[in-house]
Amino acid sequence: MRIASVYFQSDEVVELARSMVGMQLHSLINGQHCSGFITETEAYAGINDRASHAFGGRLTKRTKVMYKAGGITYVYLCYGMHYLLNIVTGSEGNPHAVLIRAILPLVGKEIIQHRLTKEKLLSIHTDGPGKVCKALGINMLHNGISIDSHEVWLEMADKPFEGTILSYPRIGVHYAGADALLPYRFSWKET
DNA sequence: ACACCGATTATCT
DNA sequence: GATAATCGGTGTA
Repeated sequence: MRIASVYFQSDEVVELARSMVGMQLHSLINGQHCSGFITETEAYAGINDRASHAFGGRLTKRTKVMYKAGGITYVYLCYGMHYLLNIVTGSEGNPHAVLIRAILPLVGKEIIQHRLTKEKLLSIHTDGPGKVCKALGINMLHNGISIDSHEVWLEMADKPFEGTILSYPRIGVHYAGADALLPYRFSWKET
């Protein structure tokens, strides 16, 4: 069952991030359909969050997509070589986003294996936001597209998933001062 | 097991 | 000129 873009137009970005663990992330790129079970997300809470690209209301060519109404993608290049995928959330003008950090491949495992390793054995858990984009074939061409599209979308799992969700501080945001300690990362734990 | 480092570019100072 | 929401390889243990 697909999740409609309007679902992400709430300003409760932290709760949205938690709710996205266990959803399925799908891509249909170059005719190749892949998906994965989302196991890790992070909330970036708008202009008051020092870790967010939109902190202080920063509005650049890169960040402007975050200010649109929720339910679209925000893809950007990190460390000059990795694409990172976020789902923009919140009402228009509120630049919230949820970073998708890790998935378990479901559909198109062979395609994902090829994209990630060009032959070597695929690790079970696609962990790390750069690898998520690489696995699903996502790049800057997929920035700012609606999750109501047929390129990138989210689905609810058929059945409730096993396990629990734990929260932790976010990764790689040491520059954010006290905000680096906020428990805005959500991770699925098998039981 | 863990520490270090190079790759590579948009963005900001 | 420095930094960054990272990753994979290499080195030491």
